[in-house]
Amino acid sequence: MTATDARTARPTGRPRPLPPLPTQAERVAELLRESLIDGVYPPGQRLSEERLCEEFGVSRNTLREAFRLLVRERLLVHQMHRGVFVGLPTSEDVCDLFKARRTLELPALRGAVDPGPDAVRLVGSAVDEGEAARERRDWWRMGTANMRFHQAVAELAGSARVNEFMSQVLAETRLVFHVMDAPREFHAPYLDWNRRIHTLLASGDPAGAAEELEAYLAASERQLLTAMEERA
Amino acid sequence: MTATDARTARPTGRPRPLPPLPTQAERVAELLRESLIDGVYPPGQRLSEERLCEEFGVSRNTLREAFRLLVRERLLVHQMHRGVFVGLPTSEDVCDLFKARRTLELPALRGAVDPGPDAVRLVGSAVDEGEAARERRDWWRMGTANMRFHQAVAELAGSARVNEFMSQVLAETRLVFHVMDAPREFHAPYLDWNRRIHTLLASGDPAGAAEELEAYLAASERQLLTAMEERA
DNA sequence: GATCGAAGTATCGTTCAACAATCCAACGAT
DNA sequence: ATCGTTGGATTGTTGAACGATACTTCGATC
Repeated sequence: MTATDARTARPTGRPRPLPPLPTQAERVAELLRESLIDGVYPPGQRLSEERLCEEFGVSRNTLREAFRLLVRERLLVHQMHRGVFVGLPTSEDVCDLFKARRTLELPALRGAVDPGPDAVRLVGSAVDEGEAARERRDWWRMGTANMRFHQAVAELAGSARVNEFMSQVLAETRLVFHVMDAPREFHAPYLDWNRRIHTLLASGDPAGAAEELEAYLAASERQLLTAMEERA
Repeated sequence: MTATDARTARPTGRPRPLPPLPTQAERVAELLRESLIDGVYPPGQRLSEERLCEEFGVSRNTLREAFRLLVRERLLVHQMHRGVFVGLPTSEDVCDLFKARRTLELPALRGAVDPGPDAVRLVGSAVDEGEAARERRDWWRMGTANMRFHQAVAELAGSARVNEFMSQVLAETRLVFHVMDAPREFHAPYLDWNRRIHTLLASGDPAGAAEELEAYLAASERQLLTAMEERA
């Protein structure tokens, strides 16, 4: 390993600015969460308490409170006396994640016989944003938009708790992309599927939309699984 | 208030024995979780750090790590500089919880066209246990069995993540019972419904089972809501 | 040369004590 | 009765300390 790995060696002086959230622990958790989703820390890597304390400018106790939150969200895993590591999803995890997504997204779509118009609009705007980002070749924004699309689908169920669970599932799914080191344009082909799903939904055909989504999920899962097995 | 409220005043000397779990914080969280589900602490009550530190025989930092976990599970709520309080679900929370349960339980049941036989057996054993407890008038065990029944239904989906989410939702639902101070035999009438659902499921009619469960959830939700509004 | 075992080191797990920030209740002035 | 003010209590956060555990390094033995 070279002297300065851009990821592991970040003793670069001043603490990062923390977003304005209630407590320090939550601020740190939020910042770490974003970094994990963005792939700043590669899956499987150990996160040193000492280093991150300095990086965020908080004490060990506070950092550990943040760790607890992210461990519960499965973005980090905790090993006794060894520390916390970035989650390293396996093929089994991928299967489980997609099972969860099917239970959440498909019924939400099927049950949207009389959805609130703003809920559907939220789905549509995610599709629009994705397509706009694709034209700009802004792959990062495109990935985010795709995530927002599925989040909006789950929100058709109208339950805050389901929304939160869905967002956790999606965050963990992002870890999978980093495991297989997917190119940023990975999601591009799926945008057309999103468009189709939204069109069916908006035209009052939730069953058809669900059918499309089912095919989408099957294809996406298969692609992820094969990509992961190639890498192993 | 009398001199010794069995709930609020528990400065009774020695720390409680802690179950054998990986870390202290998780042990404390597990113990607290059980206490909350059992209604040891009434909803809305503030949990003093100082007192619980002594009760569990751990330091404030460790206790706070446990708090974070339970706050994320919505069993506790956290108010800045005021402390943590036992969750106090509102009518809206009840609606949300039942929306979540519909999203989880109904598709799990409907999708159980070819369920693993052990998964179905788990549902059945929960029904048996509930009925046995009812005959014994063991209301506490009956409530637990009812919870296990719905957990087993959700497990038909076959996703560990869904299972965990479901168990959180059920734990929070238990808080609702304590809010309305439901009598322990509250669940008794629902056992017959459980039996019916399991019979339909075992006889290869998941759609019928789902229909029954839908009626069950509607009835249960309505009863809870009216009971809560009476109390307010 | 490989395997196994034994110090040594680094890191985590947990506690403790301290201080600042904030809330709350009691009090007094208008 | 309403509104500041004040003082006490509790939380938020830090820093240091020490035992416990895992990893590493280094020999010793086969």
